[in-house]
Amino acid sequence: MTPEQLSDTIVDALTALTDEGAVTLPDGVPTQVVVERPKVREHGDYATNVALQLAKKAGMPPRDFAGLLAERLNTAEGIASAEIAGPGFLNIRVDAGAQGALAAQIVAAGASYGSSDAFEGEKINLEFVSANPTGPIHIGGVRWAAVGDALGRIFTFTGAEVTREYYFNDHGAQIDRFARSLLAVAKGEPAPDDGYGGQYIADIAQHVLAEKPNVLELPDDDAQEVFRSVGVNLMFDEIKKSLHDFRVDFDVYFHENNLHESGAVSRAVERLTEMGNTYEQDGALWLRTEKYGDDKDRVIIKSDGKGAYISGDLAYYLDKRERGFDRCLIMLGADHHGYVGRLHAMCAAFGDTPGVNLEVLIGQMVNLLREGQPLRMSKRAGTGITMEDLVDAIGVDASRYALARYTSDTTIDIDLDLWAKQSSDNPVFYVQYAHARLASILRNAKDLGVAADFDPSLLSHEKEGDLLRALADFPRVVASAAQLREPHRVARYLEDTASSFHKFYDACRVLPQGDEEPAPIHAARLLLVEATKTVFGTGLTLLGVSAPERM
RNA sequence: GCCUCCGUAGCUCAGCUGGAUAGAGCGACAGACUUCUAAUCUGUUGGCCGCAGGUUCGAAUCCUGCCGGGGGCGCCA
Repeated sequence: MTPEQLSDTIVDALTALTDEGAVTLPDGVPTQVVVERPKVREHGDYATNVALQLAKKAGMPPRDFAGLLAERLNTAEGIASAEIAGPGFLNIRVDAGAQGALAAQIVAAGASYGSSDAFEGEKINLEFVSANPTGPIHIGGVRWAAVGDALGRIFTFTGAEVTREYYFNDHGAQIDRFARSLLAVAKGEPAPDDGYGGQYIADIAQHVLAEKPNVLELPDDDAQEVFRSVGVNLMFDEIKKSLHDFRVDFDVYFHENNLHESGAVSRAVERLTEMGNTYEQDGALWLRTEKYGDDKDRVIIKSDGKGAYISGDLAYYLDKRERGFDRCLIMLGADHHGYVGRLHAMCAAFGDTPGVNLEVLIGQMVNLLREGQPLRMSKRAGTGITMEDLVDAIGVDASRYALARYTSDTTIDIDLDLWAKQSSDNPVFYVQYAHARLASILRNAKDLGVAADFDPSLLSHEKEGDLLRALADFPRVVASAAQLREPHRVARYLEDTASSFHKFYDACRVLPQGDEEPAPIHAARLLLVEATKTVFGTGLTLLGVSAPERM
């Protein structure tokens, strides 16, 4: 029995009550009701506030409504008892057999337990990281690498067709600065004032010189162009490799340059003009974003004839829509939040619906702490902290988990000393240890040859019930993580469930001890262990964190 | 000045979109190892949910205004 199934049972009971005429619901019977796991044990296995919600509409006191419903539920299949509490809550206890049967269902479903078709038929474009190829990936981008990739896995698990996309800004002034910086260092000159510093610039310049030994004999403009094209490609490769090592692989690496070269920008501008959303002023072309909720109108073609930064995004958005994506999600750092209004307005200017066709997710900043002090500089990058700094300090698993376990709208401080620890203070180890412990039990069971017969009603211990209800929650946790775009819910769920498992392990012996003969209870618990391991394996995979068999 | 995110236990944070006595972990203190992995478990300690109003049967959660902190407000990218 999962909360969803219980919700269905309650809906059936409500339907029966209205059919009989015992209650009248002007708006009809809801398709699902809120079922929650109460914090207090005395409140039963599950509780619902449906009587409180519907009593007013039905025109009767909440407790009377709850009473009628309780009477119905008490005879429903799988329910041991339903009683009225407080102002009109219904506290429900589930039949042990109905609850225990879930263990077998999970094992039968295997890795698909928790999946759904909630996003069936949705083509979702997830754009994240999209760091400029002018240096290593900074820490802000890494947050999205972890969160965005996890979200992608969760969307796929809930039935969506997901494309992960990385937008390379390989066009414009920043790239020019990058190229000038490379050229300067190659010539032994100091970096330009507005250029890039850091060891990696020198490294890349060396690579370019090795590949093109005569490059410095060319005129400066031509030499800079060589440094630009070769340097950017080296940076691309390095970024892709870093992400791959972080277990994030993009389906599409989209180059901004293509938009300008293919005339996509002009087409996007034409389209907006046709829709009456542009005008000329002061020699520049403006987009009427204020009309669609932005603070003011924005320049899209500057008076020098060049496209403003947003022109690339206009064309890029149109391109995504033309490729058939109904939902385009873009994940940006908090330092870009001022850009959201513009993007939404742009979306509306194309005749689309902001928030539906285009959704912008904002992630707050990430700070790394060592011995309580914030890290400010990366040796290699010269400025800021990079993905490698994080991964070198705590590894990929801890990095991904640490970044994915918080809501994106809070600033996070990652204490490197804590996340490097191999102890229970470190949440990722707590969760991974649960998985390893489960694996260990199953290994020992194989040696002992415990039978696979299963009587679900034997799983009647308090800790078994707690664990089963935790496992039953998994599908709706995944569903809400997808719906709210909040992968951290999966991480927190795993931590809670690990706690339930460890308590079960402490209270309930799974395998026969010493010369003890294997009994049905051992088989039942072993199935529960296998079901639990399945959920941990799936949950960790959704976060892109490994599920170790031994630790 | 305007926009935006945050403010919950000593610390780090949850709080299932309005429900019952606000929860975890860490820390501190006291316990449990002839263990199926003690990287675990049990107990104790600890809260004007930033402040003040409002909405209603009911608010940490929704609305308004303050206070404090982070991040933004270019014909830069």
